[in-house]
Formats: sequence, C-alpha cells, structure tokens
Amino acid sequence: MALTAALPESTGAEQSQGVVKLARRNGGEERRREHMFDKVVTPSDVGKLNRLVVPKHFAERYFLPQLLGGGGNAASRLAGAVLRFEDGRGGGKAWAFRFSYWSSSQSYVMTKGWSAFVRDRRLAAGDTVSFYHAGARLFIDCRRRGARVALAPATPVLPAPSRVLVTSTPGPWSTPCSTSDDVGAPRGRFFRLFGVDLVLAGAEPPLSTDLQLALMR
Amino acid sequence: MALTAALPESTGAEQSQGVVKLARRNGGEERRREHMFDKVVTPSDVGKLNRLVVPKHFAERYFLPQLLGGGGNAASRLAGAVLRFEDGRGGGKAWAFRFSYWSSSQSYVMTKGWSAFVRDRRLAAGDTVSFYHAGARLFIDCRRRGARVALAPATPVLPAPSRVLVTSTPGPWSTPCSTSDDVGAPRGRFFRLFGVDLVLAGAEPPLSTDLQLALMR
DNA sequence: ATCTTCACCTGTTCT
DNA sequence: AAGAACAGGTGAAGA
Repeated sequence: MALTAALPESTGAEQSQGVVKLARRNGGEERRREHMFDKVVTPSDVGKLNRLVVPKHFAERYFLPQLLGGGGNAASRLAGAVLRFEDGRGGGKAWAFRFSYWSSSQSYVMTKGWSAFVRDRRLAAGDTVSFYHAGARLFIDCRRRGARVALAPATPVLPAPSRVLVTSTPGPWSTPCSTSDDVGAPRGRFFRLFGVDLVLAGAEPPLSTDLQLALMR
Repeated sequence: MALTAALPESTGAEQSQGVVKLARRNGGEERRREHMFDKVVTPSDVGKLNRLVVPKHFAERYFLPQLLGGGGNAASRLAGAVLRFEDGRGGGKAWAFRFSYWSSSQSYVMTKGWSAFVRDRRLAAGDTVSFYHAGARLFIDCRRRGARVALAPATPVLPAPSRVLVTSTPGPWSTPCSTSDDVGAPRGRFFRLFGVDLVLAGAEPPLSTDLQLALMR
C-alpha cells in the first residue's frame, strides 16, 4: 500500500528533501546522514497529548522494517518498541521514544519520551521535526517555523520532475540516492512525492519478508 | 449506595413511567415491553462529548446486574461492556453502546455508539430517550421535547405525591408497576423522584445475588 | 495530588 | 461516494 499505489499528494505537513549531512562519532567514524522525512508538527503533537503522530507511509517505510525483524506476529513484536535517536545538533544527547500503533485510529505514534523532546527543544506548532539516519543510527532534529532550510534555494524553485532512486542496502535502512534525472530508472514501482518520482530499485538480498510485505501493500 | 442512602434530588433529567408496549419478533413471539427509565437528555448528552450519562440508580438497577455476571472482580468485568438495544420503532435496527463507569466523575456512561444514535434520531437537548426491555432484550426509543407521551394525560396534571411500586420478576429485570396511590406500600426502601416515591417491593424468588447486591448497596 | 503514559475514540478532511 | 488518515480528544492506571 505504500509504494505500488499512487501515494496521496502531500498534505503539506510533511516534506522530503535530499539533505545530506555528516554523522561524526567520537572514534572519527563518519557516514552520510541521510534524510528520512520531516513533519511540520501540529498543536496536538506539541500539546498535552504527549504524542507525535507519525505519518503512516513514513512509519511503514522507515520504522517498521527495523522494528519488525523476523517472522511471526508483527503486531506483537511492535509492542513495547522503542526507537532511539541521537540529537541532530551533536553533543551526544540521545532521545528514546516509545513507538506504537494505535489500531483504533489506524495511526503510528511516538509516545513515551516525546514530550521531553518537545520541552527540551521548545518545539512549537508549525515547527518542523526532521528524522535522519546514518546506517542504523537514527537522528532527530528540528527547526523553527519559517527557518531557512539548509541547502534549500533562497528562491523556492520547484525542481523539474526527477526521480529519486530508492535502493535497499544491508541493514534495515533503505538508501535514498538523489539523481538529477531518470536515466536508467528501473521499470516498476515508483511513486511521486512533491513532483519527484521515487523509484524502488530491485531489492538486494537482505530485504525482510516484512519489509517486502510493507512495500507490496 | 443507590437505594438506602437518600438519593440526591432529581435533576429533572429523568422520568419514570409505566408504559407497556409489545415487542414483536419475526416468529411471532410476543412479550411485554416493559419500561425501565427515561432521561431527558442534556446538551452534553447530545453534544461533542459523545456520551450519555446514565443516572446512577438506573444504571445500577438495570444494567449492572446483567453485565456483572458471576463472581470475581466486578470492575474488570465491566471493562469493555457493550449493551445492545433494538430500535424501539421496530424495523430491526439495533444499537450497541459501550457502557462504562467513569470513576473520575463517579458516573455511568454510554460512550461508543451513542453519537450514532444521536445523529440518526436527531436527538436534541430536551428530548427524552427511553429504555425498555422485554425479558433480556433491550430497546431504546426517544421522543421530541414536548411531544405527547402515550398514556399521559393531555393536560400536564402533576400527580399528587404517590408511590410507584417496584417489584422484581424472573429474569434480571425488575418490573415497574404503577399504582395510583400508596396504599399497602411496603415499609422500607424507597426514594422520591419527581415527587413520586418509588418503593422497592419484596423480591420474588429468582433475584440473582448480584441484583440483590446492587439493590442493597 | 499531579503528571505522564496508554489505549481507546470520533469528526473532519482529503483522496 | 466510500474509505483512509489524522488532528484532536477521552478515561484509567501508574509513577
């Protein structure tokens, strides 16, 4: 349901970009920090409900594959799931969020731990929270509403429709690789996001059954 | 807590009558449809709160005995309780309401499913919702504010303070039987509602332990 | 007593 | 039109 069907046009609440930063670790290990998704937080996301609603397609694309490891009952393995994020500003601070699925509203949420992040970063409605990863390491950052986005052009130039190749790498994370046009884009599953066609490349070996299921739905 | 203690004065939201209709089933099975209670709904009952506050004494008399079956933890058995009602107008429509106790407000409520009834019947503040039963079958109906009540006198004559004898019949349901005065009213437990003293008559044999408990509290 | 967390629930909106 | 998604809610339990 995530990739084969035409995704709904973005509601404007989320943005997908190609920002690539560097994730430094003490030992000097250095990897590309790759953007997963943004969400412009709603009043509820930063209010007394103490939860962040994670847009379903992002949850299923980025978090479920990691959390649902092997076979068996997916829902039960999701129970009690915790996602750990490093603070995107560096400084070694880390954040742990309980991640769950609320079946009554059919939505994914981060609950326990989320309000601490809201408080600490003084997150307000309209601000943007960004999720990155570098390999299996997860990062979270945020920026004030209206703040300039790194690498974004000063003038909002809409890119000509292009394709972003989405491949699967060892480890649970898919690796978005920006290309400036669609030459050599594999036939088959792709979806359009903000006028960009995202193409799913042939999956390399370690694509779990669950991920396949998630991708095929 | 319901009957022995002096009940709070009625808020004006409930009325009790002795209307008896017939509940027809396809097979021709026919039973008396006996009135349990009415409630004049408040703005909150039909508003965004999506719940109907069930007057405590009615909840304890009519719904708890059915829902709290055997032994064990009563509160836990109430969790997730659903009451199913047939539409009082016939036509086979049915309504299911989640029934719960809100300890924060010490009140019994119908929640899930209630708003559908409000919508469907265009229930408005001041209207009256009526609950009936025929054996174990439950019925719900409503009438517009100011609508003539079946068997009610055309002129709104306030009855002289009288007593309504409440007896118990086989099955979980007590049987309200209107009498026009208080001759022969049993001594003991009664309460006043709208200037009418409701008297609990001696229970006949098949009164369940739970119902007895509910009545004794 | 208060705050957080959890597991539900629903109306609106968009597809 | 019907359904999915989700923003905005709830009570209950526990810390």
